[in-house]
Amino acid sequence: MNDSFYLTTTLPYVNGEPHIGHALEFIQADVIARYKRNKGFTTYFNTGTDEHGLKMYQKAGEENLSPQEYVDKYSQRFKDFCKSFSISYDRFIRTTDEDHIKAAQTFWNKSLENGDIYKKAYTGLYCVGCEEFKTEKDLVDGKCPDHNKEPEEHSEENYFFKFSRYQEPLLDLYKKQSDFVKPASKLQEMISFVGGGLQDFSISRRRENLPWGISVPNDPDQVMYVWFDALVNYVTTIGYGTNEKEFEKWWPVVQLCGPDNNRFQSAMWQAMLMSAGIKPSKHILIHGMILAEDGTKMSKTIGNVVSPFELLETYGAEATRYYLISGIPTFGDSSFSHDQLEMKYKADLQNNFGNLLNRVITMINKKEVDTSESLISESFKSEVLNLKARYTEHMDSFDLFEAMKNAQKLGSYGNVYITEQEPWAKDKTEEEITETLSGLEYLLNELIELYSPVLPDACEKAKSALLKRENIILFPELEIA
RNA sequence: CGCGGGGUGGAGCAGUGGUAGCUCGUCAGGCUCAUAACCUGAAGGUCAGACGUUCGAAUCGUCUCCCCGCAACCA
Repeated sequence: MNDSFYLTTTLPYVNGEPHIGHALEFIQADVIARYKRNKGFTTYFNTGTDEHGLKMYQKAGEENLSPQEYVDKYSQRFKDFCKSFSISYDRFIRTTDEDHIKAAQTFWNKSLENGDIYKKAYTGLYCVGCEEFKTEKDLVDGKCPDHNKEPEEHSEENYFFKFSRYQEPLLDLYKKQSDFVKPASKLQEMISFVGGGLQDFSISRRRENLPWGISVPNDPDQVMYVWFDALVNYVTTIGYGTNEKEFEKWWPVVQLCGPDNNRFQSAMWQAMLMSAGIKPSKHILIHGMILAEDGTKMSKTIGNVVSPFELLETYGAEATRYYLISGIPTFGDSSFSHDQLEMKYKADLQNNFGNLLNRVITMINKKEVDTSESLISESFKSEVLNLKARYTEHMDSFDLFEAMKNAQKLGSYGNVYITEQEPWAKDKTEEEITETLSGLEYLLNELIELYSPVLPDACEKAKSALLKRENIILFPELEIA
């Protein structure tokens, strides 16, 4: 039996601060990782930062930093984020890491040996000011908008990847594994994209144009184009090229990514893997896009972006985690809403869960009962286990949003049960009260388990409070300025 | 006709052929163990509009209107 589980996020490009979209992806991944660990899987959870490329080089210049200093600075911001939000990664990989650079070159060579990398002259419109090729779409009135200059026709030799060769194998992969990409609509997108025909794409740049990148093996004038190197991190991190045994243990991977990254992860990367003789990924999970409160896209230009660090300050890590998992559909777009966040916190965490915990602990203490699992009625127990099973089913298919609904239902069931049983009523016998409270204690322990991937901190406190029978305000009133 | 997503009670969302459902809010009642919490019940929707297919449509088809994304920062 294979009890290992390997999960990764996409590596964000470190040309700015972490934003809410990164938060969503990292937290989703963390919840899955914690869930799998709880279930007994040996889990490897990878995340990190993508740090090469021209943009990085230019941005560093703008801030008067060397490229390395620049990426160090922003990579650290992502690490800070992970720490603040309890992201339990096993490795935080940086594409500037030594082992990654080696692995990217090994991967390149493998693909080259397989005949999928070739050199070709590329002719295009080149803006001298930007020192980069422009496409028609980049231009305004035929001119580069940044330099107000017409780009020149320019030709250079670059390496290309034979993407076109993988059309059939990719379609085959999509056909054979209908849940390869989730949700199904995103798989459909790939089927029509790949089915429409594939063009080979350029995977290197001349070093003089792109000084910040990984060298192409045996060609000092060329560096790898950023994302070719970036994608390889998913195999680097588990020992590709350095530790085959370790690699075999973990591969294939379950990957999370944003909707705009579908092509890279589900098509190009899969073709690259085939080229290097590696099995495809296990799943590509595509989360939704978080929109601004008014339903439009968040954008730095408009200035309506929500910062996870602000949410941390206002609501704390656990409430934010809970909202991102339980308040918005796992695979669908949805607007960010402060009201919704506060509502979920209050209704689900303070009232449904925290209050239930507290009232049960109080009553156990007051009645001085000795609870025991053997006293619980079968019908009660099976109802609890039934809700747990539905939770598990959704978690196993990575639908965190649907899974959490069943945790909420379990809490409600506890609240209904306690009202129906009235353990405080004077005509209740000691046996009856003991049975009721044993059941509730059992339910709470299960509930804590279901919530623990999302609320690791609160659940640990809850567990200990229940064990020691100490009253506790698990979710205090939010102090909102 | 560029492509795609969407328009469901006050708000946010489920629901892809067979009596319209969930959370919040509102109203009424109950309970008192608890973080003014918890439980029960009620009101509230011609499922954007029109036509069509069907014994039967929110769900399928055609057309119309409206919102959003696909170009930039970016998950």
